[in-house]
Amino acid sequence: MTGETYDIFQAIADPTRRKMIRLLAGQELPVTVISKHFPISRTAVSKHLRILSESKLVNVKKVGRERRYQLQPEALSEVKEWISYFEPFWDNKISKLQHYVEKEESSEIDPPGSEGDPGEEKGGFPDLTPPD
Amino acid sequence: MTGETYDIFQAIADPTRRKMIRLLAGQELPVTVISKHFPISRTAVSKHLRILSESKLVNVKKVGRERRYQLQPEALSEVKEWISYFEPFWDNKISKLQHYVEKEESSEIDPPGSEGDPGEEKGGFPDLTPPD
DNA sequence: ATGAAGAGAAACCAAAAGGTTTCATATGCC
DNA sequence: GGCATATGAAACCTTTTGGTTTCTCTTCAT
Repeated sequence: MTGETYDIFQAIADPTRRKMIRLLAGQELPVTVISKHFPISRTAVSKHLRILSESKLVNVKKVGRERRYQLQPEALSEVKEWISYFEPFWDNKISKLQHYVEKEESSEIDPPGSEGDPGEEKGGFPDLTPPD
Repeated sequence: MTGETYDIFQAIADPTRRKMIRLLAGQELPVTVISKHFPISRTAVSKHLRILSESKLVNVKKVGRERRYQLQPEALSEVKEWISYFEPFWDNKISKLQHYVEKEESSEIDPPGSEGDPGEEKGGFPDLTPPD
């Protein structure tokens, strides 16, 4: 009843689907029109759209006999958040700014500059068993 | 001579690789140790690491007979930037803040709120042919 | 009502992905 | 030298993925 789901990281892994997402930014389009932009069959496009739909990246709206696909970019926040976990570990100046602007909680992350010489960790590694 | 490359979106599509990335955040580890954290063979881990390496997400440092793998999270900026293209289209409050904080150029994007009734675009769609 | 247009479902296929086991090579240690 | 450790390469296998063609179902227009 809940409907299928599809991992969003996998959803955006395919270049064709990324192009579709771009195409749908700001405009909602029916399948036939979308497929005009790609060198593959309409059916193939339809399957990609189903995957995007199952990953909550797009929304379908029935209008007459057509189905208008609409981007739901909020679904990307999962990816964005996943990435933001690593921002404290990189040196891009922008990311440092964001670190202060956008983070409320700075817990659970080893901030860079606090590594206790990673040279000799042979015996006991922190078994992070990370959430993802 | 340039070495193989691997699409970073595909690199992070695999859950096992995402866990590896998490594991390598803040610490550099050799293959054998990394493989202790996964229910797959060391060789399989090695192949994942090669993919991460080819997508510039990790760096290898030879130390004696071991290869220490080190995270290079900057590679994620490509993904981050790709996502940021869509932030003007969603309503998350944080993203709006970022829109001002992080963008130098706000060109080439239809800001949300400027849609001219998407109901009747039947004839001429802007052929975006987007960069990705 | 009848035919054309829009779209998903089914069945099928080739290639890519993720794993495994086995083999080869380099380095460390006595 | 000779053996154990660390790791990648090769060959191989199975499942997933992206695509196709064909078929069916709706809905619009005449």
